[in-house]
Amino acid sequence: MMDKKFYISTAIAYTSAKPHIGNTYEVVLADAIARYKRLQGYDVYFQTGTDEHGEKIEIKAKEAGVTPQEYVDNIAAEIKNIWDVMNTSYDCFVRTTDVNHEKTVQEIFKKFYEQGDIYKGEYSGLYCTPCESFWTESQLVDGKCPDCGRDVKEAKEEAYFFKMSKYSKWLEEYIETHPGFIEPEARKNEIMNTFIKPGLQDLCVSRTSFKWGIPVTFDEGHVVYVWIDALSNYITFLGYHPDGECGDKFKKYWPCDIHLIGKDILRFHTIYWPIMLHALSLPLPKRIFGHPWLLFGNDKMSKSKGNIVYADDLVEKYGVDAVRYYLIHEMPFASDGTFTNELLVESINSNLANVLGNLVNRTIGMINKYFDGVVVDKNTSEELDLELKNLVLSTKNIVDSKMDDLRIADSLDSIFDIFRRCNKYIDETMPWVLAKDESKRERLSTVLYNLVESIRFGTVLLQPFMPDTADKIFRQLNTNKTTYDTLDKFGYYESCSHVGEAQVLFQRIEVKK
RNA sequence: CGCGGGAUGGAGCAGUUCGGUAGCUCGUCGGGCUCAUAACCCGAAGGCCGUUGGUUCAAAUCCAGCUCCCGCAACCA
Repeated sequence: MMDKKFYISTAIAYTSAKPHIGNTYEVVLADAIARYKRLQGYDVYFQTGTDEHGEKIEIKAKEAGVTPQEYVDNIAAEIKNIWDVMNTSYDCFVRTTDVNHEKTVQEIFKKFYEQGDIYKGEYSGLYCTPCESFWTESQLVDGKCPDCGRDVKEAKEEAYFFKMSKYSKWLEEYIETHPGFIEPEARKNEIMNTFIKPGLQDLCVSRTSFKWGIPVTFDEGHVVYVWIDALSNYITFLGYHPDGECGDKFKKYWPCDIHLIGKDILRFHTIYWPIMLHALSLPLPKRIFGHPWLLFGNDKMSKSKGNIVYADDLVEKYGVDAVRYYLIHEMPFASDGTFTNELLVESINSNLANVLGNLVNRTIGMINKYFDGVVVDKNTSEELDLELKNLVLSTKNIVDSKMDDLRIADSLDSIFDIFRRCNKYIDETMPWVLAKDESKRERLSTVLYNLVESIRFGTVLLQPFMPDTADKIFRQLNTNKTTYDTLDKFGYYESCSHVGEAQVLFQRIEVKK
């Protein structure tokens, strides 16, 4: 058990605005993975948090008439609240304005400088004076500033640069010799062909045009520019120090097992981050998974389109597990997922209310009706039962393997196959017919036992995805056999248990057309 | 010729690596059942798998061209 550690991280959310449902997807996905690993017995460390520096925040704070610190305190609290509303089980919620983080980033920056990875140069770009912002060619709208629409001009600014070019070859070779390091594979190809193979440009790592950042210790006026600050969170909060003793968490959990990030920032995590780690002589994370996006219909969610959906609003309306289920289930492995209210309602009604909720309800109902709530396995096994049991018993391995491949949506589907199979089993065995024949009492009892035990199997596996629902089901079944190691054979559910009252797990939502 | 991804019955997707009866969830229609949240179970209709051409006994799957959609294009989180 000692070496079964598992470190998973999400990207840290930028504290410029409240995150929408698409941003929230990431932490829910990470949570499902983290909980699943815990279920399997891993010593899991799950880190998430907020990225709180930068010019954008400085501006937003000014607009709001508060200090940058007040501004990020506010948004960070809001983000943390949403993560909590989503019932995510992170072990550490980090904030880049944390003093220890800032101090370590300064140490790292200095080390890079001292060993010659960072040099002083000039950053030149297209600058909009009224907006005080640099833009790239591709960001411009009709050659003008995308924010205010005015002309931009060439401008220069003193800045420090990281010699990415120096490590270009090394990185290319590393990625090529480590299949699975970047996933999905299509993304890896994109990164390789677009950025690495043509040769890396040096990265601008400091700025003087704004103040809201971690100061560079040896050059007043410079603040550390985004990536060295933000990416370092994965190690600074574990107690890493470039010189001197590292904390226990670092020794135990690094390297990270999975960095879960949005596909949009894959570039930074698969190029700059590995190079930074390499320059620090640290081992690289094992996997970097760039997950797809959740689109609203066919559109990217954005403020300008006015189609932003927030997770906490949905939770209030439909309940946390319904939203968790939807986020996890509707998102394919590599291509973007779709969010619409219609699909959400359909998913709740069909999978949650009909398949799962109703199954638990009718099973508990029959046990109460026919046996006053007491379930007993009479071992009157029939050919028919085998198919059910085989499916139930094989599901753990299927889900394990899908989870390893990060096919999270498919994992959920496999679990629901159990519940679907149970519904079919009820029709096959027709308990209500057995109930009318006194000589079939034992058979009826066995059938109901098989159902309860099958539901228990499915529910054990369901815990990482829908923890509250799983608890509710366990309570109704009245069992404490909820661990992973109770899935190795059929029959852990205690005979003679007394089930609770049948309760509705998910209310159907009536659609008005 | 910048790079990459996608185009599969009404909807959302899988299948394409290693060619060989086109599958899943939902919806529609018909039937069954009644323990249950008008839920559950069975069956049916519905697709020339974007388009053109090629390879092959055989292509959604391999090759080439074309059309449309999307992402990325370097310091923007």
